[in-house]
Parts: sequence; structure tokens; C-alpha cells
Amino acid sequence: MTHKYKSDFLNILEQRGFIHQCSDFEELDNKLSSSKQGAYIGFDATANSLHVGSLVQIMMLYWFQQCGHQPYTLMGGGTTKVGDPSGKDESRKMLTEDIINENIEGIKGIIGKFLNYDSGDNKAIMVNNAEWLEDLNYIEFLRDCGPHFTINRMLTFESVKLRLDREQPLTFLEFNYMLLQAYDFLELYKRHEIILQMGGSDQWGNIINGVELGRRKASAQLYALTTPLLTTASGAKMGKTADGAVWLDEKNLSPYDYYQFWRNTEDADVARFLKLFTTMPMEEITKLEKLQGAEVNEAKKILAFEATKICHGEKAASEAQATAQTVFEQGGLGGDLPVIEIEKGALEGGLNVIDMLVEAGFCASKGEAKRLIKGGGARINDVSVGDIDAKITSSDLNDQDQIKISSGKKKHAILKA
RNA sequence: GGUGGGGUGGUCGAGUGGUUAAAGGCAGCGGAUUGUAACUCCGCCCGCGUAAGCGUACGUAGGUUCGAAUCCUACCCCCACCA
Repeated sequence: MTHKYKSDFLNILEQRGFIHQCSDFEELDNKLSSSKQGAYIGFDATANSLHVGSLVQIMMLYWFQQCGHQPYTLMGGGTTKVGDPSGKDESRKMLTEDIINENIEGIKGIIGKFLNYDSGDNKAIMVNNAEWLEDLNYIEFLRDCGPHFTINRMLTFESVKLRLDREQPLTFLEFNYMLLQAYDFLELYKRHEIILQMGGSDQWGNIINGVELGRRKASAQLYALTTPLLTTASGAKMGKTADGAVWLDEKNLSPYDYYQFWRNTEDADVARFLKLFTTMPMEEITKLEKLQGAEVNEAKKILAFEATKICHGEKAASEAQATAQTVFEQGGLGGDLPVIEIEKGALEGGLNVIDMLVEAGFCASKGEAKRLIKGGGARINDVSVGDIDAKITSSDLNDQDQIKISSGKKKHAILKA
């Protein structure tokens, strides 16, 4: 393995495919290799959870901490009230302070699974920009930061251009977002001597503004480092599935479903994802990368297991894997499948398959359930249901009083009497 | 404030009085193929109903008409130009 950089951190990121752009590789490398540094990533508080879209960034902070540096997570308690226009056609709905705070609590819990906030002299630290943005005095702020931003330049930023080009409104409120994010960087530098802001490639402009503000206001040398925008090999945005976002918390997405998300990675993405979303040594990944044809499934299992382990812990990952194996390789039932309790008595008269499909969450309406059956996609105990009037009876129970109900080949649930 | 343009199903986008539950694309779901992959092919894709059918739906509220997403009125919102 060749080492392009002096610092472990940049080498790891480089090897694992995290790097998209950096404002100054050489200088940053020097700083990172000479002493402990602080870096941060900002998180919007627009939802009470995070999904895999944020995972690359979190993993980057993970490595930062692993390399002995101090990671900071910035909660956008203040900036969320303004709303980042980056990559969006429309402005966000205004969120109330209560919701924002609730969201921050949720996000804290998730990041805590990836970073160590508890011990060590480089433990992760959480800050909230509401702390300094809330009490900002408008006139003071304008006089302080305003002169360093020209409208001419601001108009050239992607986030702004996108809106203007598409003739979508960009409010003055949102237009201010980039100033506030720049101000955050400056403030974090002053408070914690943080010299590096990381983020997705869509944040490049925002981060660079902070770098410049730091130089002008504090003569500070700050750095920007961004990750590439992640898409799947077939070009879709990462992290979207049928049922919506792939959340990182078990309340929104069970560890089993999380495991399955990774298990179903496209062939062409496996190696890339192993590097980004697991902490496996590069040598092992290189070996897995060589697998061909159906053998790729082995790599996918490892990817799914490792990724689930980091997020939900080893126990949950093992259980998810066991369930997946039983369900897909033996056609059985696994403990991690969703369970629907049913009355034994109800089976006497027979339960409508249609109702159970809706109950299991496979279909949003009875009509949809009927269509599923007509299309041959509904299965009871792995036998395709041919009749929309079909009923489930006690004769379908296995020796553990369970019935397997499936929609298609991948979605399964257990009816338990 | 004035003038002009526009608001259609998850999304993009046709549709300017009946044959429109609304073309087409995308997304999604299911089937075949397969390796729990990709590609390809096929079917489905507002709700209730086995079905005939009924109910809802084209910014909101009224109106004209046998009949309106389509015409009229008012209102709301967006865009452009002007002030």
C-alpha cells in the first residue's frame, strides 16, 4: 500500500474513497501529522434521525477519532431555523424550536453509536450553534461579517444558482444560511481551535466560505474536506428504498431491515461500500474485491454484517444475519422478522390473506393486496396465493404456531397464534 | 400596485367542455430470468367492491352547463416584467 500522505487520517480516507475535494491537502496533511487537531461536521436538525446519506460523513469523523484527533459534531440548532438551500428546489418548512430540539436529541443518540463521546483525551464533543447564533445581534453581525461577503460571489454558488436557474424562489432568509455556516466555522475555531470542516460535496461552497471568513477575521488557516456525492452504481441516490429512507436508528428501521439494505447492494458497489461503511482492514477488502459472479454474495454478507455491527452492535448484526440466512437460504423463519400476533380462535373461521397483507404492512390498501395476489406475489408459507378470497386457517400453522406470510421474495413476516 | 404566465396523481409532464381516474416518462410494486445482484422482458400502479359499480381527485370556494381538469367569478399561492 502506497502512502500518499504523512498523516494516517488522510491516507485512510484516500484509500477508502472518502475524498472528493480538499482546500489544501499538503498543509492539512502537515497539521494532521504533527499534532492532535479538531475537525467538525455539521448536522441539520430537520429530522429526528439520520439516514445512510449522512453515514459517509459520520464514518469520516470515526476515522478522524481513530487517528487520535478530536471530532466535533455540530448540531444545527440555530441554522436549522434558517434552512440550507443547498440542493433543494424549495425552501424548507419552518420548524419550531421544540421540534428542532427533539430532533437534536434523536441525532445525538445515533452518532453516539459511531463515535466515542465518553472517554479519552480525544473524545468526541457535541456543540450546538444555537449557543452563539441565537443571541447574535443583527447589526453587529452585519458589520462584522457582511463586508467579507460580496453578493457577486454569493450568486455564483451552486446552491444559489440552482434556484435562480430553475426560477425557484430563494428567500433572503435562506440566502443568509451560508453566512451563518461560515460564521460557525469561525466561531468553532475561536472556541475550540477547530481547523477543519468536513462534509458532503454539496457543502463545499458553504465550507469554503467559512475558510475564507476565518482567514479574514481571525487570520486563521482553516481547511475544507469533502466526500463525494454517493450514488449507487445504477445512478440512484444512496439510501432510498421502497419504504423510504434507510434510517440509522432501530425505531425507524429494524436492524434486520438495515442488514437487508446492505445485503442487497448492487455488485458494482460492494467494494466501494466495504471501504466506506465498514472498518475492515483494506487488505481484506482487497481480497473480497476479487470475488466473481455468485461469490460476490459472500462479500455482500460481510458488508451487511459489518455495517450493521457498527450501527446496531454485534449482537443485533448476528441476529439479523441468522434471520437472513434462515429465511433466504433455508426458506425458514427467523426471529428478526416482524411478528404479527393473531388470535388462535380467529383462525378457525379463517383470516383473509388480503387483510393480513395489509396488517403486515406489505400493502397500503386492500386493493393493493388484491393486485399483489393477482400478480402472484403473495405467499403463505412460501406457496403462492392464487385466489384473492383465500383464507388462512389453523392448518397453515407450523409446529410452533407460526405462519409465514410474504410479499414477493424479500418481504416476510410471521403470523403468530 | 399594474401587466402577462402558471398551480394536474409520489414526481416530472400532456391534456383546453363529454370517448378522462386523466397520455407519456421517472420512481415504486409484483412476475419471469438470476446469485436475496445488475441487465432484459411482462403485468400492476387513487379508495371501497369478486364484479357491475360507487366514492373521491386536476390550488381554494362558488357559478354556467344535461355534462367541467377544461368556461365564468372571487380568493390564495408561485413566476416574469413594470412601478
